[in-house]
Amino acid sequence: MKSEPDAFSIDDLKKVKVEPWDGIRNYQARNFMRDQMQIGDQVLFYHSNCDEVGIVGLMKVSSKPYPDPTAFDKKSKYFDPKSDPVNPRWMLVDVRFVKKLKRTVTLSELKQYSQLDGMQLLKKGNRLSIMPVEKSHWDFIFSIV
DNA sequence: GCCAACGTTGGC
DNA sequence: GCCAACGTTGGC
Repeated sequence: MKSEPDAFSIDDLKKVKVEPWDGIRNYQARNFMRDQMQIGDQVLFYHSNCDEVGIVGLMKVSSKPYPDPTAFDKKSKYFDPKSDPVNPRWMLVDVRFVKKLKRTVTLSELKQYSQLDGMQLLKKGNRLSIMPVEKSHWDFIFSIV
């Protein structure tokens, strides 16, 4: 799961411990939260759009999917008048801090490993902020960190 | 700040 | 249903 550290970083998550992953307004990303994630699933935290782009931490899914409250909040920048509380358009999960990695595994480093060929994060033009990680890729990342 | 890639919107 | 226009993402 990606976040811009200026908006919400791994250090912010460490402080608050649990965070609703709100503001996702992309259907594919929503579908992963709504249809795939289970409580306890482990998640990589990725910093995007910053000086040191890459994987910075580990967290866990800590809630079932539920409607994103910011979609109903007129004062929120994520307000979506098309999301109806009776039939909510946007769903999210809570995530819980597990740990910060000893070092950032940068995007440029990730691109150098043939073991990670085909990883969705590394595909050209990838703009998804939430995506699945294959077990082999996951295991490799933790073998080098 | 630039720009490629992608998603969404809306006219037809 | 097509597609141009537009907005956003995100690396560099």
